[in-house]
Amino acid sequence: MMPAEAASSGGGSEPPGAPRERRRRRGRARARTEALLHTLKRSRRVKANDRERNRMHHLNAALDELRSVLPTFPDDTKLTKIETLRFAYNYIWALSETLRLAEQCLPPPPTFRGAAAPPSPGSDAGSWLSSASPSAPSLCASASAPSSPATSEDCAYAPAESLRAFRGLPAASAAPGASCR
DNA sequence: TAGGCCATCTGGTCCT
DNA sequence: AGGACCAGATGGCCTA
Repeated sequence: MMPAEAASSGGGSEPPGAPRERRRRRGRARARTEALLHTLKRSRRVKANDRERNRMHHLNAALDELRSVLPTFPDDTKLTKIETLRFAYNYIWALSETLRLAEQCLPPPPTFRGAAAPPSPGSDAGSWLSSASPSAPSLCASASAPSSPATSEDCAYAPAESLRAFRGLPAASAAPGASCR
């Protein structure tokens, strides 16, 4: 590559038109550096895009992992991202609530009859997921307090299929309003 | 066809 | 300086 100012050295007597030639060369050099800068920026952008794509793929993989540990629905139904997050939120809430109630109830008193009977299908276990019941949390998430995981406000997701997944939960958690005694 | 969901690109900001 | 993270824009695909 030729240095941009190579021809300008020497001073002395310049032939007529030399300044114009200098300007031309300087312009070409500038165009070259701009093109170089452009390709540099471009390649940085392409690399950044690549990293971003990768990042999102990892995020999606993590989301898939989360889906895989949630109670499954019919195989062909895939929770959307927002549904997965909301469901996970409520699932965790339900599990911790189950744990809490179980700890409350241990050891069971001799006359204990509380959580013995499983919820009748289609009634209790399903109904506590519905937002219609005031004391019943639903599968839809709320960003509010963890102690009240769901309200009807942002209840965007409470698929009927999900009810089945929760039917297996202990009656104590299936009916949050219920206590040990 | 409208609306929802998603992947990708992009520029800005923050962090190391 | 370069990478990670984020949010907005855009276009494609699918479904009611």
